[in-house]
Amino acid sequence: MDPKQPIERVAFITVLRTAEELRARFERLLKDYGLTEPQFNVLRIVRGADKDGIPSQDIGRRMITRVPDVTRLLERLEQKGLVTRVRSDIDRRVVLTRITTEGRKLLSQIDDPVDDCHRQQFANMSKTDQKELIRLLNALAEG
Amino acid sequence: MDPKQPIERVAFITVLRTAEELRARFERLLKDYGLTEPQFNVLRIVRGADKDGIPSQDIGRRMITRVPDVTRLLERLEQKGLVTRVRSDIDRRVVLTRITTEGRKLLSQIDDPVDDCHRQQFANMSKTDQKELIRLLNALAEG
DNA sequence: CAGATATACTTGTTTTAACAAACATTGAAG
DNA sequence: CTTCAATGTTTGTTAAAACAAGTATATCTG
Repeated sequence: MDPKQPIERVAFITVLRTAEELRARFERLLKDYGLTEPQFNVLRIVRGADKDGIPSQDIGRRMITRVPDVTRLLERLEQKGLVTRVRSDIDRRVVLTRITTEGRKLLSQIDDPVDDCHRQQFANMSKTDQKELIRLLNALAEG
Repeated sequence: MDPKQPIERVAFITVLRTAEELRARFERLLKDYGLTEPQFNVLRIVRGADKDGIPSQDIGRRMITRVPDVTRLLERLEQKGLVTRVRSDIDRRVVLTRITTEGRKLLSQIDDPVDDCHRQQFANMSKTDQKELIRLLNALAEG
């Protein structure tokens, strides 16, 4: 890394590059199961929601992805038979998304490989350092 | 953050989420100058290259972006008049990209705002912590 | 309860990314 | 010198992101 650059820029680039590496490897894993990273995240969010389902906006808030794109993302997951969408009776503007049995089955297959992947990615970093890393990054987000 | 998740997954998500936040803000800045983040990076790489120009592949290697996409990325920069491309006489497979005067001018306008942006992004993190963060992330990359 | 405003989602359009395959040129082997 | 593999770039195709605008329902105000 260029030593003449201001430390803030080095930090910036380092965070982005690291994230990209982590993501790339993770996506290679997910690809074997026919999912992209955003799709996987949404599917996990939907699984974690209660039985009535979860509004699209709540999904969007927990995601990096923007709301207008959540619609089509869910559309694709629905086409794959991993989720179902129904319009809420209480508030007809809201669309509630639920995970299907097939969706659950797929996720349960992926859960372990995903954990393995992350363990491997952080294998040469102690738990203490991991906590420190998380602390630093969270502090950054609040600025 | 869900406390039941393994720490590796929390760390993973935190890195990705932070990177996304940093990138989003950065891209908003670049947008005022009509550039995307990858375009800006390529332009800086090209500026840093020697006068003969730099092969597309070398650019691809320094980027996150894959090589097949570098072609079209350079195409767009060329259309904007920020770079020129010529096929090398020494090895006619190679295309050498050079920055134009206009490209230099644009970059010189952006340099300061970019530094300001990064300084602001890391304003509430001490230099020590920034170094610590970089250290941790670099250690991670080597695993 | 009529009209304005806000909310939740959808649609349309334009870029850009991802992946596979093709093309052209070079260098090496026989 | 001819064939073959390797290298560097391009092209084609499909999927996904970005942004703006639109539709439907709810809520609030007078």
